[in-house]
Amino acid sequence: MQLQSPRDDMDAAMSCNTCPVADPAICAHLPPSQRIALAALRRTETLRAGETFAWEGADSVVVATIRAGVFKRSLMLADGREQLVGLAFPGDMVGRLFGPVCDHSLTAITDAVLCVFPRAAFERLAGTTPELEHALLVQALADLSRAQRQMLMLARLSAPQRVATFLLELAERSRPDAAGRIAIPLSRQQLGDLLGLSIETVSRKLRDFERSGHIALPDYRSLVVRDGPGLAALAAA
Amino acid sequence: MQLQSPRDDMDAAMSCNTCPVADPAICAHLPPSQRIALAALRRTETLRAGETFAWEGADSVVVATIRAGVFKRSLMLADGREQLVGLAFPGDMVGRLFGPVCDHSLTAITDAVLCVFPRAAFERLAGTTPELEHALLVQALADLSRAQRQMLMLARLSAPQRVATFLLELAERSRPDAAGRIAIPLSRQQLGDLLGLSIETVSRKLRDFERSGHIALPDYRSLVVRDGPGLAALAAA
DNA sequence: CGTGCGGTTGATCCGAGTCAAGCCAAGTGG
DNA sequence: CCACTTGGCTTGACTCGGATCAACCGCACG
Repeated sequence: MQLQSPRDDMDAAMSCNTCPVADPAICAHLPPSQRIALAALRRTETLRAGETFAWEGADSVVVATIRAGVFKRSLMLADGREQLVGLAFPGDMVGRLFGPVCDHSLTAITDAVLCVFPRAAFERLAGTTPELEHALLVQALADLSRAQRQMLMLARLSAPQRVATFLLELAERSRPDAAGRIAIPLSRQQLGDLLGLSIETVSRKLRDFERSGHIALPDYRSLVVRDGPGLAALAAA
Repeated sequence: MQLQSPRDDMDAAMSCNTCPVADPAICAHLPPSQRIALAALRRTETLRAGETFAWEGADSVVVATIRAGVFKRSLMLADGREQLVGLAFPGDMVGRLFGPVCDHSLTAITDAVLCVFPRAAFERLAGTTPELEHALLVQALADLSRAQRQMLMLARLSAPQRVATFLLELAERSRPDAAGRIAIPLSRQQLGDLLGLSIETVSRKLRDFERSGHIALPDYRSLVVRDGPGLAALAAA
């Protein structure tokens, strides 16, 4: 019921044998010979929600593309507080390329399936496959752009603005079900870590929006946007 | 006196005719034929401190490499508040590649010299020059990594921690002069915009560090680190 | 049944933003 | 040469948003 039925997604991903890397954006540009080369390198790995694929500061020995599931990219402070620096969805490339150490941790927040490649081998392949490197560059630039907007949000927006902004982005990216409900793929804690807020503040602001009629929260992992324009107004100022 | 004498830098950059793009990291990997192709595309442009090279939201028609000077990358809020999302130094590539609109503004904060290329032509060249695209990818990944640490800072660190972190990074990147002084390339306002703090808070925290003996501020554009380890302790917690 | 976990709610506190003066050095014009 | 302005910076007083601390709720699970 909650989320988009991860089991089905996982089965679909596992049974897909046509494309060696899950990302259509990458795969579409590969000549057949390179697809085969990629396929020969890969290893499929499944993770349960909560399991970590890579640790910040650890040696970067493998990279992967996501076939199914959602990952959080995070950094930790010495005192244990965590900050999410991004999310990764099916099709995204994860892991540190062209660098010896991982610059952030990667943790599955739903059950997930990955195509894992040894980093060195993948880098060699990229070096001889301009289409692949181009796709990686385009993705990195898009990530960079997103990271910059996130910086603006973290540095300048108030708590309600941050929550409203997140809800709007989520709504834009998700297809609502028949009842107009959207799955919230994060716990309150993760939401706080993403928005740079305490868990209590997240909870309160969601409640405020519900009381003011902008949204409904049928359960704490679901969302219905009742007044998009109103929410957008809150997000902007 | 303040900064590293931008005039000299500019003259040096202007008289450099051997390398079509200022970035050694890019240029070193280019075969001679491609260097010539790049050179044919380029146009040299000089900007005075405060002039803007690209506006957030504007069509992306040109890209450039920095030969001399420092640029700020910034985003603006509707209410006029600004957030710096990064700095760009000589050798860095600026401007939006592979996208129709600029995702942030670029403003010279010192006098500067650029090698400007039409975006479309540069992209075509990149498409046929794997070494160039590889260099761009490596740079984008490094930028991304830096952006992520910046996110952590903006979301989680206290004002004194942010200021201390910045001072340490600056000290690490700069060569002090004979008197141990380091040039601060930003105004208080820009410092605030970078660290997500008000100008008053920046001023106060710098003063606090001076009074506590961690640093000295001979003038408001110069810095002497008196107690690096102590400053590092403040930055961490 | 307890127990633990995720979430909510309330009370309190403090850090940093805001507002308002004031300082100082560099113009600028009479 | 001096009065006046201007812009970047500092300092102080006050305010308030969001963190923190602490209960408490409801549900799943052993």
